[in-house]
Amino acid sequence: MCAMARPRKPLLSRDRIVETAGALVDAEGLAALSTRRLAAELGVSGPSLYNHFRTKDEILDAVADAVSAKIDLSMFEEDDPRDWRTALHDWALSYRAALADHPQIVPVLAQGPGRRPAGLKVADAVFGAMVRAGWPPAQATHIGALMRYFVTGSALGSFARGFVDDETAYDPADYPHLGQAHRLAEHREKVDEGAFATGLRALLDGLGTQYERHAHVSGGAEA
Amino acid sequence: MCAMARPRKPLLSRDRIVETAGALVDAEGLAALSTRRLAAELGVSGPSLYNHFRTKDEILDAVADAVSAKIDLSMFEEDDPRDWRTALHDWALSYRAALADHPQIVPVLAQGPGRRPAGLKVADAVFGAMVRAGWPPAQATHIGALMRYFVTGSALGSFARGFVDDETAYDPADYPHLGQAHRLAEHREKVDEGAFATGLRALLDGLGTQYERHAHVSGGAEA
DNA sequence: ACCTGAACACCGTTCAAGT
DNA sequence: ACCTGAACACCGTTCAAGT
Repeated sequence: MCAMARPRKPLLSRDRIVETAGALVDAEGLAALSTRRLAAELGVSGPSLYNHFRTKDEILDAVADAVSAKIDLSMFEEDDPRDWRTALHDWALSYRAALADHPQIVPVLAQGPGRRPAGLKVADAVFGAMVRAGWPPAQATHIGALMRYFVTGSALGSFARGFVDDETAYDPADYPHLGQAHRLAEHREKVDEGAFATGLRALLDGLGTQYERHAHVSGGAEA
Repeated sequence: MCAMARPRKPLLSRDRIVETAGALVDAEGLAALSTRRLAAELGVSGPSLYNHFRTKDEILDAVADAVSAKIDLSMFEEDDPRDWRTALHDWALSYRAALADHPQIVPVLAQGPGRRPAGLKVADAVFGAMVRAGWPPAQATHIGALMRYFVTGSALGSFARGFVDDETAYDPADYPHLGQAHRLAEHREKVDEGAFATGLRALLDGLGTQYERHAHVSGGAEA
């Protein structure tokens, strides 16, 4: 009696799957996420997942999108007092922080927004705010994309890689200049932070220069 | 008779494995590269590969490094006449072109140079040239890293994703501003190119501003 | 509608065995 | 040294069957 098949209340939901999958990826990495392992974690059998997602990749996309959803976008709201430069700056920091909280999913997230709703919502918010600030639409699109390139590239190229700390594997003689610079590899985190800060500042300064040149000619309404 | 076991000449070599693996990834994508499939392509059995590489990941690293090796570094040579700004610009284009030629391996390459020799050689060349141009060593390190962030992030976020061209899957009503911008998704390639060009220019302009401020105070010898 | 076990066609890697 | 087949412990996904 009491055969287990379909309970009155569903055991699974998309939200519960995404949450558990995210926790598993955070704790043990992308490679640890198999449909069977995830199902076990959820107390069901492997194929059950396919009642809620069509493929494992869709689950991963949903996990990535949940991270995107945590990015602060308040600086792009119409009544926010921050100017476009400050908005981009603050957004970049929040963006990076969201990725830093979930470094293992970054490779999925960095593949572009694709059809992920939260990813698209981010792009939409940046675009709207830049157009309002006086940027031509084409440039506004570019700005959203290039900022994403930099932030995700930085995340992927630094804290998202596995911890390979026995970096002594290479012979310093092969890299004449790097000896000095890469002793800093001990403080790799500092290098990452510094490169990010320098790059972000350069990007914003450079965009500022471009803006002075021809963006404000259309005289967009600003706060 | 004629039992097949060990021929007088090895059937495999690291180079042949990397070459075949690269061709397979280029043609069918990362997911198509299994040790068994690769071995079949090479006319050997799966486990044979383990005589030449310790893991499948090491093979992928080698494939990625072969792409890094194609990046032009001539602009960073001591006797090259290009100034640091032009050098960075030309390098970024060559870097991006190398990735565009092998978009499928970009996710591996974007995880940072790790212990890949060609990747480290690139970092070394940039660092050396920037220091010679008058940048303080810490800043020179940052520049190499941040340029890599941007170029790999751009590659990964645009042409490296699978071709998902039925992007009509989302409802434009959910993204108030994006409707206009994303009709350009038909010309996605144009957006990618534009975002890259705008970002690269902003980066170089911004670094120029920083350079004027305090880099040249040390009065480095320039061509 | 939602879950099950069984099954299919795969994986990466190890290892004793061969030459 | 370099390759083999067999084996281990897995995969993602499909599907008929159960309620």
